[in-house]
Amino acid sequence: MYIVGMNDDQELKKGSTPILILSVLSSGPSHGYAIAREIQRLSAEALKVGEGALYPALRILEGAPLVESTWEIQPSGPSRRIYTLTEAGHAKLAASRRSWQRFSSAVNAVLGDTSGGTPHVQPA
Amino acid sequence: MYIVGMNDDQELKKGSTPILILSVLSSGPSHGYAIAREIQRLSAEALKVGEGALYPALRILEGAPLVESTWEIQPSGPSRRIYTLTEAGHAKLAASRRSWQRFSSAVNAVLGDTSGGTPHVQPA
DNA sequence: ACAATATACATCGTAGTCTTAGGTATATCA
DNA sequence: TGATATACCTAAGACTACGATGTATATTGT
Repeated sequence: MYIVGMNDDQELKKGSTPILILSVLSSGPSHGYAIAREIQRLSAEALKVGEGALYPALRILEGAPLVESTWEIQPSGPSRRIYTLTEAGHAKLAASRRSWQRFSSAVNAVLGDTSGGTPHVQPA
Repeated sequence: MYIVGMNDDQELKKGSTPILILSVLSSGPSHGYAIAREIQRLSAEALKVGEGALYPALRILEGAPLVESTWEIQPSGPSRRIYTLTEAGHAKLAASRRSWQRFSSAVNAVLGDTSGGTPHVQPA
């Protein structure tokens, strides 16, 4: 029922999960639990992808197929499913970065911020 | 079912509707239809709030109550419901701007963009 | 030995949000 | 008369996230 009065950190993050996952994987293969921790770390704890969003998203990404996975038994500790970006995944990440820049610039424009999101050329 | 392969302009915009509406209304009272057009205009057609999202959002904002409305009969054309920001709406907008900056900076950080969202001081 | 914590996977129910499509009505223009 | 623009509103369906729960392994503390 919308809940405007809530902390909108949670509202705003909707739809960002796939691009965050793909971006972490662009640094190299990883597994679900580590991906979630890396997103938290890189964002200085500002973003947190819960497991109820993470694992479904990974399965959809694998069906796309933007990532591939292998099940790896560890010598110590629970087994892991290691995800690797496919070529399509790399392409999708590049496109999603552009979408994000367009989107954030557009929101900044409506909010009255003329600096325009992610500047590629620094003004004098 | 998630649909990662889709145009993610649509995925990313989720959750941003209330802040966009509040921001437009901070320039002065307006009505639903005009608010939607203004969001499109300010974003250079990058953002479009459909009526099926707009009117429910306005009703929730009014229930908060972050906006107030009056029904105004026009001398020509259909009547309009004019929305005005309340004091709570102004405060909420300020808080939402800060949330948006934190969120966009965090996403940029995960995406490997070190410029950090909305710079307030331009580098030399 | 037992409990607590951390790692690591996965699924379900619930709730919230958007899109698409439809409906009502007024006014202008061809 | 019909098309277009304005202006409101709602409903059905799809999508996404959150919180809780469950399984299992290994380490650490008491």
